[in-house]
Amino acid sequence: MAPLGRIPEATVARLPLYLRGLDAFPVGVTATVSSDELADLAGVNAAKVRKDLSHLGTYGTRGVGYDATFLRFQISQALGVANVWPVVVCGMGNLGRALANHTGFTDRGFPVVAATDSDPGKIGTIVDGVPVHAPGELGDIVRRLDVAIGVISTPAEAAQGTADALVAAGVTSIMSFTPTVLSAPDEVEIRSVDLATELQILGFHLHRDRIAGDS
Amino acid sequence: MAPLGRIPEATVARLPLYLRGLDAFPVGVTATVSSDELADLAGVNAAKVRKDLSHLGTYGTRGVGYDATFLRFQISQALGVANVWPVVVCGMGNLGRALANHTGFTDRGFPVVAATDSDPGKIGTIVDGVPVHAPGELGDIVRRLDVAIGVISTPAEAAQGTADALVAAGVTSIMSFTPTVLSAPDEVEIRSVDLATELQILGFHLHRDRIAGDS
DNA sequence: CAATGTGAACGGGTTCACAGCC
DNA sequence: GGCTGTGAACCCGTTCACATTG
Repeated sequence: MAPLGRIPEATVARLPLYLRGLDAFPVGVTATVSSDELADLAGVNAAKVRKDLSHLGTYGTRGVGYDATFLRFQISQALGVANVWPVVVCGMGNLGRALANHTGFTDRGFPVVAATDSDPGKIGTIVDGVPVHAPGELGDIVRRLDVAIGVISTPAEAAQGTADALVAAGVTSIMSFTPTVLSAPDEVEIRSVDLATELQILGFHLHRDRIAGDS
Repeated sequence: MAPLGRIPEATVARLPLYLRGLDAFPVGVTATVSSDELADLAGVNAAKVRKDLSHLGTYGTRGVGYDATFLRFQISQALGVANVWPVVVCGMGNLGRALANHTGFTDRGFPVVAATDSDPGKIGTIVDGVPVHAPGELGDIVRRLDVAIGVISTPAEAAQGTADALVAAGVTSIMSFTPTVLSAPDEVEIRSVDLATELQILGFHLHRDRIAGDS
């Protein structure tokens, strides 16, 4: 009944989890998944699974469940998994190198096609199959290789400049690992992952528990 | 008026950002920050800043703002930043090594005191100052070094087993980078960062825009 | 006056619970 | 009987707007 309305953000963020969960079902074999099973597989609850899937369309069968293969197809479709989005990694320090090398990226349609670094010793080399260029070439690289996503793993000081260069080159999707606030036009989507902040949140709960434990 | 009630999760997640923003103010110098300024510095809006800070207490002065130094102290206090929580990194592949080496961790009170890896060639070595042990020694390490947080950067297949070992050793805070659902007792807090999922969310929006652009 | 602190309105997302359908 | 699909209730977080206070 609702083939494609607007899909809520919270749902979008979970669709990849469902897709991952469906990997438990071999391709080519007809199998049925219930919202309960899929919930376990994805680490959420069944009500959420049903609500989320209802935003894509009515693909289940009452009293039975969902056809695993068909469901995988529909979710892939909604997410646009068939597309390939080339990625450039900016900043080839420890983290950048790990990211450039991350098999999970290429496997899922996000090939790392180039990298940049300001270290003259790295420029011109090929690290794990990824050519490293000077930061100044970013614009060129983006246009030439049709880069869709920029990953920022530079030192904090260089982050905003890198973001500016990416935006100037036409990149509208950025994933940042620096502990800084990046400013960019509204049409640019920025996802920020700050590892130290994540640890601090864990630390807060440890702190709380320690205090609470003193009773 | 509200010295310490329960601090909402959403607020806790932003406190580290405020702390980061306050770094713009030199220590030892008396300065005033308004909710507006702090909002810019942290990348949120002013209303949120005021609501959030009101959960810690009434530390501002109407018509003036907040004393930067005092505010920093209070937020640090609430987050328990003074504590040091030793970290063990499980899985010293590319990502693990980058994490073990991440200066942002030690700097903020999360020293990486040990690592584990199943590769016999790595066991017994010291990588960037971090001693690498066999996975079987996890329990020992945790007890001996008083580890509070476990980081899981193993291959996906080993993730659940590693989580089990951490839990068995008494670790109650886990940060995982594997694309898997980890099960653990309720009292264990797990924060999961799946890089490929993050990219897929960016990919969804690119996909959407591409379709929308066809008008 | 300027900027905080906070009730009240608002909105998105989650959960409930059950009607509908196989 | 079993499981989906979904309105309604609920909860949490965000935003608004203004009374309050140095």
